[in-house]
Amino acid sequence: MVKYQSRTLNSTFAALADPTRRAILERLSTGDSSVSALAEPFDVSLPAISKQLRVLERAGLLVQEKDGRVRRCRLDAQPMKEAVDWIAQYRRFWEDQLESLAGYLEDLDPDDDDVSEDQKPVDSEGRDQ
Amino acid sequence: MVKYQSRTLNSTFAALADPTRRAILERLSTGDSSVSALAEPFDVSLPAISKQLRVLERAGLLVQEKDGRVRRCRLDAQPMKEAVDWIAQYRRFWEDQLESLAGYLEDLDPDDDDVSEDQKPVDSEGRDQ
DNA sequence: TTGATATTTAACCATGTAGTTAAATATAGC
DNA sequence: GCTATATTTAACTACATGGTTAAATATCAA
Repeated sequence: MVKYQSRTLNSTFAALADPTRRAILERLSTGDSSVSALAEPFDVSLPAISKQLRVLERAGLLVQEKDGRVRRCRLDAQPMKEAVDWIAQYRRFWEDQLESLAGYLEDLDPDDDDVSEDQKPVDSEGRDQ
Repeated sequence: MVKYQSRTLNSTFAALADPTRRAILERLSTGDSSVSALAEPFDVSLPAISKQLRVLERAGLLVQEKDGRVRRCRLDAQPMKEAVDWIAQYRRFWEDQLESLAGYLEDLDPDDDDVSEDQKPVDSEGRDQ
């Protein structure tokens, strides 16, 4: 019987699993924003966005500061660190796949692998919600 | 109206949001396994595990090969690459927090602080776990 | 005070998820 | 063919999620 770990990994990954929430985070990465400004690009009601923000807040990815009647939303990327660290333990597996391809092509020299694509940003893909 | 991106990010993050599924992946990182061997450490029924495996499979994180009546489960970490690359674009934000602490301690010079860390490769921590 | 603006809460609905037990399917081995 | 083993499918329950509209709350501004 396995005992479970991080509650924060659960909520972080769950928060990131929704494209609306990811878009909100991307928006916040360009600067703080009010709730209604955040909601504006989306074709859903304000309460729907309000709920999404609560999910992000519970995950610790978003902080709201009250400023008059406006709530200023700020990104907090800290929980992403734990998430990326968890995933990183699998890095060798996807790199191994590259290596086995590279190794096949260059007769398997395990020290000379090429990981340059790791710097390539990935978020340029298209739409298929 | 924002149009959404990667379906695979959705399913990858959703798959990783569950601790049972993360434990299954960790187990698979030590080697391939049958379904029943995967299920053994958990206090749930086999059909429950079967469903979790299907979620992992739909996310592309797991591949099943039929081998007689046994199904051999293998990790495929490839989708994690896209996930980690997505998160990595926020790396500077959690690093900035460390820096702002450092900056506070060294009298907060806003022009002289960061940039060098932006070149730091994303995969500096995981390499050879 | 009155009204407009920003945002949340409440009540509701549809769908998805995670579990259950029981039955079905496929295969191995006699 | 018969039986045990490995695994999935079916049918069901309970709860979470993401959306809606309508109403409530808080604050600004006249």
